[in-house]
Amino acid sequence: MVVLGPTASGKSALAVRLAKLFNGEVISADSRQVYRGVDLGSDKVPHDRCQVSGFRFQEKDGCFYEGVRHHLIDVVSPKKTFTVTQYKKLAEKAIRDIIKRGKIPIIAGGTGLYIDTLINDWKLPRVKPNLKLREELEKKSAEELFLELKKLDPKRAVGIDRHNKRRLVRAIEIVMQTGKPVPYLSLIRANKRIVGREFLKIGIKVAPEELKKRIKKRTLKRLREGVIQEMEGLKKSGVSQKRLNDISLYYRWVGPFLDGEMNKLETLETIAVKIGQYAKRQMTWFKRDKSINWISRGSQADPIKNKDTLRALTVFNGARRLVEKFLR
RNA sequence: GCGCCGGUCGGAUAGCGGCUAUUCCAGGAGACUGUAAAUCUCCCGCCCAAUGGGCAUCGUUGGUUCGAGUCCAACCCGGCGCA
Repeated sequence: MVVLGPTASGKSALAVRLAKLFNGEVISADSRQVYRGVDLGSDKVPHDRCQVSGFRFQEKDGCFYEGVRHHLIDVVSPKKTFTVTQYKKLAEKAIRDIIKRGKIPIIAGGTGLYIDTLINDWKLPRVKPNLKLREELEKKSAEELFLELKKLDPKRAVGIDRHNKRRLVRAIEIVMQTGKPVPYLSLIRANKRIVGREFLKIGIKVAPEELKKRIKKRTLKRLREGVIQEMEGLKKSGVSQKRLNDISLYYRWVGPFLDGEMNKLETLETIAVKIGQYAKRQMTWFKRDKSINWISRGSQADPIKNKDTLRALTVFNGARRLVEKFLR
């Protein structure tokens, strides 16, 4: 099962609910919750007992929240960069393990790229990030990069966004390392290796105004719980401010407040706005996927109890059938 | 009451008398091939027979001028100073 939706839509709660209902375990699909110590900063579920092995990018037991095991949380230090490919590898492993134990894997998260890469088994080019090369290329203008790519890999240059330096750099990085053009990705392919069966995708949809309200409320909560202190702690442990800014919108937008440029209210509002914009980008990604079963959430806290959503019933009947198939 | 400064898009801001009124934020739509809470694109006064075209608009009213957001006058509103 896959539970997705914008931030603050209630994915985590639903995932736990489903896990209890169907004897499942949760696999987080969140690019920020993988970092140790970034708890409030990534709106991580309050987890106790996180068992992390000594290996980088390896986890043993996962984390527990309300007695449900969660995977792909706290798997790496925030000092390290973590990427989709690493995510895919670890998540695949977790899924296999869960199934082996006769349980249901429930993928829950808001990072659309991670979810799609995992469940469609996208074969991304096996070229590791080359930080030095990237730093060099970053110095050039988008136009220069585009011309360079055009020379190295004319085919890739055709469809690429010529203003997007990050993509241009990556494309150049691939050709330079493989000497071959960037392979064309066949987009829709079921992941036979992991499961070889269908995924039930459940999306939580929240009315824009309602979502904004929820985000603001949660932002206030995080500030009160001490995101700032959490950030300062990470800084003391050696994570650079630049890195922290990149990891969490909370960390980034608390800066002007600490510098005395913003008061508390302005800070709260700014962060809520930035997270709201992020939520919209998430929805832009999800909207393309027509196979998602959307359930809309009203103001009720628990979508399962929301008898208003006939849709939900259909979806959950589907879920039940899927579970039965798994158990057979 | 007097003096000074100012009034330009939802907010902030630029705008030597001339060509398409600038930029930032907010808002909307979208892209996404190992950084994805990232990165990038387009729209954002009104209307239409919409790869284009029409009509507005810079507090208000008048004036100067071939031509005014820009100059002048009066008035309205806001800020500061003096009473």
